Order: sequence, then structure tokens, then C-alpha cells
Amino acid sequence: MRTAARFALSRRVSQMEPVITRFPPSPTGALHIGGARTALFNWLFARSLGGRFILRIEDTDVERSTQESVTAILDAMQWLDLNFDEGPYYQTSRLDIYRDYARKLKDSGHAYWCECSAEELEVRRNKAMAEGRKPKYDGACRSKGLCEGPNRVLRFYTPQSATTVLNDLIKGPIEFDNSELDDLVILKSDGFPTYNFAVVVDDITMGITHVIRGDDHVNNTPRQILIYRALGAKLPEFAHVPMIHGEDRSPLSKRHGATSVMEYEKMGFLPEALINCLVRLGWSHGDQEIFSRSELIEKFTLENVGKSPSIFTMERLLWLNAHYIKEKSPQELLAHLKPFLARRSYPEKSDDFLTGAIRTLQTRTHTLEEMAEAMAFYMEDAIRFEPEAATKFLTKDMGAVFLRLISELSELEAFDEASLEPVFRNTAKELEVKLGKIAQPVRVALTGGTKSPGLFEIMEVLGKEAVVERLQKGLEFILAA
RNA sequence: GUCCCCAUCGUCUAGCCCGGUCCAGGACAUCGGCCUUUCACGCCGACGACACCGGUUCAAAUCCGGUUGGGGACGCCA
Repeated sequence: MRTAARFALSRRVSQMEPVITRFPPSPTGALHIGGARTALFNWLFARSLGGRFILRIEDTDVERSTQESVTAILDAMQWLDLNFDEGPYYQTSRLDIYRDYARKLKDSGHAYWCECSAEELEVRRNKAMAEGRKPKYDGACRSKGLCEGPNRVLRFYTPQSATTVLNDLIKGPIEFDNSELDDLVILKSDGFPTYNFAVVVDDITMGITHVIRGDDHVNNTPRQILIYRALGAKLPEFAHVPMIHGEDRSPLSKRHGATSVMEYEKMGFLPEALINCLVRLGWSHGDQEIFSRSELIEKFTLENVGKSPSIFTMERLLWLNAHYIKEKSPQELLAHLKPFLARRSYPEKSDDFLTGAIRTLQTRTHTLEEMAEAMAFYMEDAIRFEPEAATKFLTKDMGAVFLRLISELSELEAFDEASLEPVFRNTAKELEVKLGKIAQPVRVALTGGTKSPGLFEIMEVLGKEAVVERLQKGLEFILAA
């Protein structure tokens, strides 16, 4: 549903200073589907308005942050081609900045030191939950006038009266009663900033104009708004995008299968397919399903982002991937396919042979992995017949047909579809069998099975020598039967 | 428990702001048909939804209220 407020806000957007968006993953794992879509929306929004896109690594959780995760995230961003204009910035190298801002807050009377221990707090929280109360900090240290010291945290003085309104670009105005909020920690006892404080400081100092993020952050926003105000800083626009769920409507997680972006690369998906799939989760442009990158940049707007969560399934991704496989040139596909071929340790083949083979499989495969697998009969020198197929089609009465075909084909000059087809038609006519009757046996001899690309296209790719050889092997089977 | 958000075919969604053009459109999936040397592709068709209850109105998928359902948040995680 659209609201007047949304339009008013977004109209204002286009007339303001250049937009700056950011994607701030915490390096505690790979880049997953949900994160990738958030990154994509931020990237798209910035690109569509000629703005800047910043990558910021939120690594203040020293326990869980790893360099491997940073690398994995960077790789995934690169694979999806979500290039950033600044960064990656690391929060751990901006500690002085957070301390400065924390001091400002303390000096202006917006923060106070607290000596309550984590364990103690935990107990109080559980008790509150058990009694059916909202588990917020009780403000025990509010007026103790404590100084900085070991094991002490700095807390933000949250006003307990009035309300805070978040004018969300996607969800419209959302009002929070300040009494629902508590005095959140802004500096941990180890001196590191907490998330809610660090984002605000970063977004202020980096000049972020639009915060586009998952709507699991909606509840954090009023706290952040209060901090902006205490700091006397201008608010950015906020846009909270609905989350992506698994098929059981629970948040996407491991048990729903692949969640990390790079797993999809390994499964044989093209980045443009994933992008196209992700962008349509929560965003649409009329009835259009397929978008090129430039179309996305041209057409993306926050107004067309929906409010309700969506479920990620593979059906659509598979279809999109098949679409892009059909659309790409065999040469382009070959570049993407090579790693998959290598993994199967097929014999070496020329690029010409490979692109010829690819061309015949483009309408028949959904993923690069599938294609690499389907390529087997082209690649392996000795093909093995599927037992059922061989006994059904490589029958005695085919002996004469194979014999004839072998001699005719051996003498053929040009070995392409156009010259191959007449040979088969004539053979069928003269031996008084239907073309359909001889096609399957030949297919079995050539590919080992009963499903394949068109006979003549296969033969053209394989070449005369290989075709005749395979036909001969087929004949041997027939005679032995 | 408290607060916040959301609710159209199985799935992604259009329509909702500005009520009639919607006995709700598209796409994926599924099923059927056509094409055809197999399998695909392509084309054609079928199936299939406004969560529920009230209200406002001549008229509601669209506006209002409630119910139910789902999700999120409540950390010295981000």
C-alpha cells in the first residue's frame, strides 16, 4: 500500500544533495541471500540516482569476526558485481572516532557510566520476562554520577517521555513510545562501541543520506534517532525492506538449503540470474520479470518496494538461470563453464568443439553444473550404452541400417546438419523404415542414451570420425546381441 | 509477555495511496495440447488468490475497526 507520506518523502529525495548509501555486513559468516539483496537495493538506489555506495565492515564483535568472512563477503560482492565507491571501512580502525562521540554525549549530559554487571543484568532480564514485563534496563546507575572505570559501560540517557517517530520510506510513519526504550549501552566495558552507537556515528561521519536495511532493524531505529538528536546531527532517510524467509516462513537459514551467495556460484548459477531473482523479492516494476543491469538502474525506486516479507525458493532462480543460459553466447558460457568441466576431469577439447557442444545444450539445461554433466557424451571418448536403451533400440533389425549409414557417412564430404539430414532420409526411404524408427538407435549409439539434442547437430559437433566410430561400436553391439 | 511490522493464486507479484474500468492481471511451478527423430525450447490452454468478521458507501481487494495468522525486536550480537 502506498501512502501520501511515502511520495512526499521520496519526492524530496530527488532534489537533495547526492545520495550516499552503504552496506554494512558484520564479518561473522558468508554473504547470504538476505544480505545480498540489501546490498543490491543500496547499490541500485545509489546508482539510479548517481550517488555513492559505501562498504563498511562492522567488526566490533571481536569474538565472532573473522578475516575469512571479510574475504568471503568481498568475493561475493565482486561476483555479483556490486562495486562500491568507498571502503571497505573497518569499524575496528575507527575506535577513536566512537570514543570522541561518546565523550561528546557524556559531556552534554546524554550518557552516564554504569557499573551493573552483565550477569546481574541477565538475571533481571529473565525475571522481567518471566513476570511478563518488557525486559528493559531499570536505570539503576542513572543518577549515581559514576566516573569511567574498569568493568563499567557507558549508557545513553533515553528520555522516558514523549514519542519518537520514524518516517520510513517504505513503511510510512511508525511511532514509538519512548518509555518502551531503555538506556542502551553505547560503549562496552572493553571500550568498543555497540552496534546501535557505531552505526549512528559512522552514518553521520560518512554522510550517509539513505539507510536501506532489513526491517529487523525497525525497532533499533528509534534508539538511533534519539542518538542522532542528542548529537545534534541531521537524520538520514530510513527505508526498511521486508525480510526474506524460507519455505516454512521462518527466517532463511541453513536448514533451508543454500543460503550463501557463493554456494549458488558453485551450483552453476550465473550472477545475473541471482541478481534478477533477488531484485524481484520485494520489488517489482509492473509485469516485467527480466531486467538487465542498466534497466534495473534505470527503473529501481524505493516506492516500488513492497512491505510484506517474501519466501525465497529455487524455482524462479532455476528458470531465470535457464533463461540467461539460453540468451548468452556459447563463447561467453564457455568461460563460465570451464571450472565445472575441469572438476569433471574430462579429456581436453578445443574451444571450437566445446562451444559447438554448448550451443546444442543451451535450451536443455538450467545450470552450468547440469550442462557440464550433460556434456559427458561429447567429452568422453568411449561412451557406454545405458543397458535398457541398448537392448531396446540396438536390435538385430538395425544391422542393415547401421551398415548402410556407416558406409554413406564415411564418404560424406561436408559433415554438417544440412548434408547429414538427406543421408538419413534417403537411407530410411530405401530401406523402407521410418526416420523415427532409426533415430533412436542412432542416438543410443552416439550418446549412450535416449535423450539428447538433435541428431544432426550432435553429429556435426562430434565430426565424421567420431560418429563413424560410435556407429561401428553400435553395430558391434547389435551383431553380438 | 511487551512493543513494532505484515497479510492477493503453492511461490514471486500487479492492482491498494486517488473505491466502480477486477466475477482480480502477469510470471514461476504443476497439468493438458501443438510442434517434433528423443529430450528440451517455443507456442496455446487449464488449474489456482483478495485470511476472517464487522463498519462506511449506491458500490470495497482497495477506506475504517476488530479478530486470527505470520514475522520482527526486546544483549556489554550486529
